[in-house]
Amino acid sequence: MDNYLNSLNEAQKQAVLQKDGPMIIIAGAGSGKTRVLTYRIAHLMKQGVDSFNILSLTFTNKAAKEMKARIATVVGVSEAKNLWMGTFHSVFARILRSEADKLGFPSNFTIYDTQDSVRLITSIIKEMGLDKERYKPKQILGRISSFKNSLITVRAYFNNSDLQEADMHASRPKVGDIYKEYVDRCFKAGAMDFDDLLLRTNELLARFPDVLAKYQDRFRYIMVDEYQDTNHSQYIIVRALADKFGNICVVGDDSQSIYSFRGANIQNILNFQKDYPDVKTFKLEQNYRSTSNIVNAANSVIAKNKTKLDKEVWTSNDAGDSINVMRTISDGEEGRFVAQSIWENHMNNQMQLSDFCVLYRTNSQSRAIEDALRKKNLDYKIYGGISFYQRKEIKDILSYLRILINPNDEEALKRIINYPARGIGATTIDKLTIAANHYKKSIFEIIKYIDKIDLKINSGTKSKLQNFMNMILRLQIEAKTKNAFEIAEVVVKQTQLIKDLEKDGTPEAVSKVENVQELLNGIKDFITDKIEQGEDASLTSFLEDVALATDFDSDKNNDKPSVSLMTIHQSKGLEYSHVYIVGLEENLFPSAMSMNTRSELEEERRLFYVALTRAEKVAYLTYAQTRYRWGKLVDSEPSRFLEEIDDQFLHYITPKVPEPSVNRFIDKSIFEDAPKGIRFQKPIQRKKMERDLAKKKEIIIPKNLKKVSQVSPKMNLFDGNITVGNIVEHNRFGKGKVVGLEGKGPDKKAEIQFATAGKKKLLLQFAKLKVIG
DNA sequence: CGTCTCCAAGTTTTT
DNA sequence: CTTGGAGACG
Repeated sequence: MDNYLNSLNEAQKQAVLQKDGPMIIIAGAGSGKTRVLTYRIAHLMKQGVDSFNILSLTFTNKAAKEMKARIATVVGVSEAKNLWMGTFHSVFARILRSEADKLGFPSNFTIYDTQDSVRLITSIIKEMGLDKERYKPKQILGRISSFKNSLITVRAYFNNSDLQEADMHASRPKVGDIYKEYVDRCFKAGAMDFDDLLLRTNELLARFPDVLAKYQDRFRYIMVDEYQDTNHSQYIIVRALADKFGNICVVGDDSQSIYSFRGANIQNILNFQKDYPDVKTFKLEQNYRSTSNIVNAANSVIAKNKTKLDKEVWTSNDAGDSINVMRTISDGEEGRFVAQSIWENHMNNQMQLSDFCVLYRTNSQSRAIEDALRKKNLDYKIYGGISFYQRKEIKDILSYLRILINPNDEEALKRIINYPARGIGATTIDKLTIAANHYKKSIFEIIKYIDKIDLKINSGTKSKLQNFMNMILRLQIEAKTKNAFEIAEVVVKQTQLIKDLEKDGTPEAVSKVENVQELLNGIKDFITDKIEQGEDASLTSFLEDVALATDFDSDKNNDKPSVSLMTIHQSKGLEYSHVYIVGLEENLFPSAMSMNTRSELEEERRLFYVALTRAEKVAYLTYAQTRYRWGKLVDSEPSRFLEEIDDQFLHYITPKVPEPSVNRFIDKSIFEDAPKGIRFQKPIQRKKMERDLAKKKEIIIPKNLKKVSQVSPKMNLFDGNITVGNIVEHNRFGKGKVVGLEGKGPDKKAEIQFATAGKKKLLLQFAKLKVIG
């Protein structure tokens, strides 16, 4: 019965046996953290703690699912059932649904994904008449997101002169106004974005003591995995919930904190011991996963970081192979090397394809690897990137489903109100939006009352709007009696979305139709699954699943063994026998965006640490000397992280020092004491018109010339040599005769009678006219 | 209002 | 190289 304890080392066992009070488990990479968490929960239950009273927060839903399954093998399936396990977002979304009315939200509120949020902010910026170059929607969203993650509400923002000053200083004085409007619009739409799921939970717990008391009483034992990657908002939730019983167990590794860009605060784990003075600390330092070469190499790199907790990861495993370092000429060759190496290891060493993983810093790097693997006929599975549910055809259908659940969902409505085209254009939508803002109603509500308010919409369009509304209302009624799969099927049929695509016949359209089919199958699977588990199989539940799904969650285990490709961020918590870390180049890894401050660079280093410690037996580090970026070939320098690994652990497949680079004459160090804040100047951009002209006419404009001083007469630039009576040829309109000229210089126009296209006035500077007679 | 074409911008990382 | 947005045209 207690035999699971025997499989643990002393430190692990102590952590499992510690039942009450605050505790922190500092778990080095590969130290059996999941196993400790699993057994600790199982052990709590064995000691009589009701599974109903345990809350366990994990980093991905997949981790939760797996852990639950493992616990079930110890305590039994029915016992494990009541455990609350999941990501912060999914657990608190569930709680918010049952308490939503207190916050003025419908219980079936929509969860906006990033795309929805960006679109909403874009339209707000447009409506406010702001310049979208100055107010870049993505950046504004990022700023709002960081406010929310720090629990800075709109009101708090306007009470905080420092924040407002910072935005003034950045020449974006309207950030607060956008923030306010964004929050209002989400509220009106009955929608929460990802950050709201945490922020609103905090609001709920802060404003309603009885609710707080209820959940405090329920969650008597709380566990938080990957604690190093929690943000302030999450931190406060956990503190509040654990305040009554104080049975809080956090697990993490400060060396693996890699999510600061989304608000993760490494101080949460560094300060835990201060937050709870009577904390018990457990350190899991023995690594069971990797060879000692890998462990020691990783240690030698992470040692360069200053901010960290005191711990020492070690292993009793064999030294194993050295870490291989490979330099290639190009990213294409890098891909081919990886594919070749995987193929050889697969054939010669009897390795399964699932033993291999390729890790990269950015999603875009996957392409070169994919191409190479495909050529070698090696099966691979790529995680992340643009997820299935983000594809246009899928999102459109999901938008219909979202509208059925919550007709106020503004972003979903805007996507589908005119898709497929039903004659409701941008002008109409603008009018509706203005009215909706004015009356503080949703667009759907406005359509309901379209006859009662004068919006200067003509009667034809009005009836189109009403037809649309009636279709939605009919579908809503159907949705009451049908399950999620059936209603999705009806939606697909009624809207004729597939028909349009099928008619199209292009390969893209065919694949879209397949995707829609796959979506339907997915819904079916979801329902069957949920019903089997006796869980919520509603459409709301499905949509929530989709919104909060990570790529791993949808992972189907019936796939054949294949090589895994993913970003390093996604590899957290995973392990593979053979790991290839590619693109070890300056400005790529570490990323060019993350080299400005020491803390950013330390995070990149932790990222590298995470990558390397995924490997059990063999690791390859590769870098290319040139790489395609935005379709352009760029030179690269090897990453500093290669330098930082102690040489004794490395094996250079290619010689360490490459051929001298083009920059060998420049001593880089002379720039190193340049004062901070001074950036190297960007190349001066020519004025847009000049560039366009240059492109069109294929003229190379010397950089130091502001204006075109000389123009070849053949080019017909500006006035060229066109006179009335000339026969000219236009790219699109064909041949014609010049019947008149007007204006001067760049404004000079020619009136031309075309043979087929009729009479036109064209600006000579833009019309590509060829004089042919 | 819909469609087509051309252009600009973007790639860190994700719930 | 890819994607979304803007603008021209019908």
